[in-house]
Amino acid sequence: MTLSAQEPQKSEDAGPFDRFLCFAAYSTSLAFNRLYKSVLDDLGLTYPQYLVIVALLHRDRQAVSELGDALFLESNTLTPLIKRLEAAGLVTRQRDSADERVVRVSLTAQGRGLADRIACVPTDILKATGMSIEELGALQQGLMKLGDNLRASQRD
Amino acid sequence: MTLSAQEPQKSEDAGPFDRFLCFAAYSTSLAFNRLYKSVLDDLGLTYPQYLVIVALLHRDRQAVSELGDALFLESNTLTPLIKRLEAAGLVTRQRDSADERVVRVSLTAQGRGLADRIACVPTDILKATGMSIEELGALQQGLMKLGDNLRASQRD
DNA sequence: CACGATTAAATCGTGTACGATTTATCTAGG
DNA sequence: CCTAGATAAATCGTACACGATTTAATCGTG
Repeated sequence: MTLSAQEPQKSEDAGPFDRFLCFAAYSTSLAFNRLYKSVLDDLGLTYPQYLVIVALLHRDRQAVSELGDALFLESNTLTPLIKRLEAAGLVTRQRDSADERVVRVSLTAQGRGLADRIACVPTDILKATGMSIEELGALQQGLMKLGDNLRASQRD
Repeated sequence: MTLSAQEPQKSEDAGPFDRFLCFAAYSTSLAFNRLYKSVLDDLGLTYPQYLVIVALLHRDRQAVSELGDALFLESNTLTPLIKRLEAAGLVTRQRDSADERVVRVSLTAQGRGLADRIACVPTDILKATGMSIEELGALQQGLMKLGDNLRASQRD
């Protein structure tokens, strides 16, 4: 490997990780995260916070565990994240009266107001990928299948 | 979407994120991370620490910035990570005498001793993917290209 | 030689992630 | 009805990840 500190590497010279799909997933996820950060900064959201808002726009009053199933996260990550959304005035949290163990998360008017500004986010990201819809679709299919398999193998 | 809290969702019913490649990358990266955690726990390494060790096994005495180019990370992330590796006795850090700004990271004998145990890690992971080499290769190609594009769009 | 600009690490603050544990609530079997 | 187990959130400690800043060393140009 002949990495130069000045010129960031390209795939053609990707160092000792060429063989590792895992590294590809890892570094692409980092790149997405950084890109989202620049797009979402205007909204004052992080990427996981954005995902929670999108989930609630799709269906409101979800339990923490339901959000966790959708995002593949658990309460140890979600609870503080949701509390920050609450502090920002975007959601409210309240115990379910039918089952006091459950905390349901609802969008405030202000939170629902993000819908329009959120709508254009995927388009912005799409441009940055520089790839065709077909390529992206194939990648997504493969990744979802891979993710499912990894999570399944984790469980046993 | 009809998510049940009891049964984790599959791709066929992936909630409101079906359309989002970014979410696929994000959640697959999380799944990889969790899987690696269970494999690497025996070695006492995290996944990013493992990547640093692999990079140093490939070429020793790399500068922090060179490791950063290989891993797409910067000193704010790498410095504390490398200090933890140093505290674990796996690497040493020393200023480059030719350029005192540069810190070079070297494997200790103990660090190099991980090579054998690290060698079998990719095989373990491969099994968990449940996918063919061809599929994985295609995914990796696509992801590296995507990652390159995202990083390029980030720079301007 | 000087000195402003650049570069390499380090530092700091915030926000995920996650294993492990804790607390509160609910449910079933006796 | 009452308690053992299960379940949902929350809490705690550790480790990334990153924007912004700081410190120290080097370089470039006059």
